[in-house]
Amino acid sequence: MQIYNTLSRKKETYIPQDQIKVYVCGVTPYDEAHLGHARPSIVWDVIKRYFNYQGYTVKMVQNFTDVDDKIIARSLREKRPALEISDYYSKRYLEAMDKLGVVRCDYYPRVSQYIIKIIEMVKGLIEKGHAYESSGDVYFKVNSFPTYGKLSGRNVEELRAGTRLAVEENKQDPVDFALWKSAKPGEISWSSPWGEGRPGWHIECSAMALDLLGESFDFHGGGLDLIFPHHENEIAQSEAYTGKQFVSFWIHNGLITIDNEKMSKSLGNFVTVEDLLRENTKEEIRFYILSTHYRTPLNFTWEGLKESAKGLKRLNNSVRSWQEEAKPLDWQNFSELNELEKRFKDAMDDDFNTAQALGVLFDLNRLGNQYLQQNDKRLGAALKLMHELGGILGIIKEKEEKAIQTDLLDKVVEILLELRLAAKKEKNWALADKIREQLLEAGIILEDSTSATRWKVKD
RNA sequence: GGCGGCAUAGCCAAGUGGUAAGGCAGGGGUCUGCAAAAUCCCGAUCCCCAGUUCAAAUCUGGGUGCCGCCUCCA
Repeated sequence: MQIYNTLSRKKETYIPQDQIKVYVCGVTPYDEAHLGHARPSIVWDVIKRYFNYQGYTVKMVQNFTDVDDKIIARSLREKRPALEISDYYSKRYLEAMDKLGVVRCDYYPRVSQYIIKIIEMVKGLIEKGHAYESSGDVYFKVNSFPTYGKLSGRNVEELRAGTRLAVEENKQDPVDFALWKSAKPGEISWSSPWGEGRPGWHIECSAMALDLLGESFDFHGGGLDLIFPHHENEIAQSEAYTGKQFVSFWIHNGLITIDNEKMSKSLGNFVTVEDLLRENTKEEIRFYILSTHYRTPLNFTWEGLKESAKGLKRLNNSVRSWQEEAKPLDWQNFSELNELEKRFKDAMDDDFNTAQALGVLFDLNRLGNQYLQQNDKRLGAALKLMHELGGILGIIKEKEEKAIQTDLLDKVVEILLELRLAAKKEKNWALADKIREQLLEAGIILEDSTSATRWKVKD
């Protein structure tokens, strides 16, 4: 399969390993999960499901950066322990992802649990001459790592010339970055060979990835905004430390804008996962996000989400009606369905092109509905295929969700349907229509077909 | 200033050399007592200019516009 690698800025061939190792940058838990977190989570959830579908296992790690400036700032402001805040928002994050149908990762390591390993790594980097201590801080010596800039396409000379780097007198070189920061009064800290302090940003991801996935692994993911400096620095630290290539494929998702503006708190255009879930199902949110290729910037609008939900509804409507007419049947025996499955895989094999894969699902949808109309036995096979492929994307409702439906309601509606059928036989259209209209008002939709009447509770 | 991305029908969105998937909206037909659902048909020459090529939305050069990163960020 072909996967775009930020490192080479082109698609490269990837041959899946039996166990695929993935590290995805997680969140700094200091506030509610938002749309910008939902995209990489959903994308990687789908990637994982797709590999599983192909028979591979995936070992996936996503970190919580639970020691961080923003958390400390909040902790000082609210006079609450930093780890209490990060613990709370970590849980909130996991809950939000659960509600989006994201399968949990294998590990969710936290900085606070990795202090010893981080210190070990920092020590190692100093010993190897890639880092130095300065007044309780430790910095990575960028000029000791010749290929610095290879991921982000940056040039150290130009970075140095740039005036935007904060001038810190402790640094030997303005491009150097902190591995360890000495503690300021009141901040959370740990003791280290360099005194009380805490890890700098970047080092935690290296330490945790190295520990859980080894010195080299397949994929490292995250938002495009992390390429520089975060991922660039991760490469420098890790490769300087191990002497081996850290990651084979760097995979970055495009960012989300809202009404064409960057999502940010100061602009007040922040959409949280909770906001989304208030009006939409998880399937609708996933479908919306997956309708755009993961590397393309996604401009979120509520109208767009609503529109796309209509498309998804067709898929789920079909599945519902197919289920009433057919039992699942292996699709492997039918060439038309094999063809569709192949097209789906081709799309996914080409840099996880979910947008194209969705197009295949709509073709399957049409085919299945034709089977339905023609009473074709292949309907059951189409149903099964739809479940399998839709299941990779997580957009097909697993079971009929009729939360408010009960046996009692079933019986009552059946009685009304019988009465209506009788009315129809007498060509008493007025009564038949009245029953239908009033049920609709009550939230029950009737759909007549030539043979029978289907009914469902309005979404 | 440096690095990078994007620009395809009314809207959303695939498509990296051979004459444009799919979805939403819209129009028409079939089915139906009607409605709904479903199904069939109808719509773009791909921001502009110049080049390369038998052939370009797809490659090259130059523009224009929007956006991101370079400071925290998924």
